[in-house]
Amino acid sequence: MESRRPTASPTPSAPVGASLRIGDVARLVGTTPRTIRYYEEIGLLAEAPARPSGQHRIYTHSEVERLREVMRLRDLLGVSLEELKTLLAAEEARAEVREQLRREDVDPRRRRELLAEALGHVERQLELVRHRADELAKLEDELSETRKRVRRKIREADASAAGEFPPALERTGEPQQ
Amino acid sequence: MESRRPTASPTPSAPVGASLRIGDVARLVGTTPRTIRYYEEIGLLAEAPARPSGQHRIYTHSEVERLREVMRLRDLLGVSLEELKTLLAAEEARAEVREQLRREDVDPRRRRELLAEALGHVERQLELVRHRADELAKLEDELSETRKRVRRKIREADASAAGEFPPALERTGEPQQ
DNA sequence: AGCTAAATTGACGTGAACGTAAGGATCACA
DNA sequence: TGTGATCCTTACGTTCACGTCAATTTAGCT
Repeated sequence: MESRRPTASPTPSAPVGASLRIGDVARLVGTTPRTIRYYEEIGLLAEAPARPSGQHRIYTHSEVERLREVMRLRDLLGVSLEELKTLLAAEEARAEVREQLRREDVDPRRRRELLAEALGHVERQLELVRHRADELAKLEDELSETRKRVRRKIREADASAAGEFPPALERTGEPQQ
Repeated sequence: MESRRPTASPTPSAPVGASLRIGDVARLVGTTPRTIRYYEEIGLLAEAPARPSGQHRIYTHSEVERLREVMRLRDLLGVSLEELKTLLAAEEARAEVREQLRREDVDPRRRRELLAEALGHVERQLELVRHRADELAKLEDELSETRKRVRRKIREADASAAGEFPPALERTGEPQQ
């Protein structure tokens, strides 16, 4: 009914768990193949490397994670995909830095440059996130306040009602979790 | 250059500060007349009452506040204007409740109903806001962590550089705010 | 080799949230 | 009473972020 796939290990020597196709990835992260292709199209996701155009795209788990992060930021930051792309330059820079760190043969000045650049990106992103987080926190407080007031009024209404006639079917004093 | 408007008080008996036109409102809240008309069109904003269609829209400061709130929620909640409309039913309900409170001749059971309804709306909104606030807080923490790590690496890089040759033009130990 | 599910590119379609242009009416002031 | 700025409605245009359809190919099984 729904089989016919490299069930577990096609060749046990392959990098464990590789061989995800676009449909699998879409299901994993909760989106559609079209969206993934679109993100690749506009440069939000790197195109699968060394794929003889026309062949199926193959994804690794780290690419799935990247996509997850992209979607998370998309949902939380409320910026356009274009802005998001520039924001994500941070991650790319940091990835490059990590790359450079592994091979230790890098010019220290160049390395510092990369690090400083990465720091700038992270800070811009942080600023944006902080601002939104603050605003949301304010809103949350206001709503809590409102809720408190409404609840109090309900209690008052119930109390005065109980004074006029004894509590019948309407139970007084709700769950109060 | 930019005069020709009821500068301060057309008739000192009028409700203070009324007589805002759509362009004024737009400037005040930082949007365009088109957007305001659009919001009225889709029912996000009530249409100016008793306006002989074809006449200019007139706004009061409370309507400006309402618009501010709408835009704030639009920016913060990340929901469609349609969803936002239903969310704002809360405010309308609460407004109705306040209305009913002023005239005290309301059936207490009806009043309780209204209050309960308002509470429900506020709680749904609060839930939504809390969830987003939490997610954003997580993201903020992660970014702070990242920044810390990057900064440490920069310090390390600077230190090792200082060890190899004495600090020249590059100043060590940045502002550190 | 053959079958079928899923993938490929290309193109056009769509809903949301406005922008923009046209032609005319209104408003505050002189 | 005129005049220029602003506003009115109507309607078509636009951008973003995908959806959908079609005609082919590819991949995994048997």
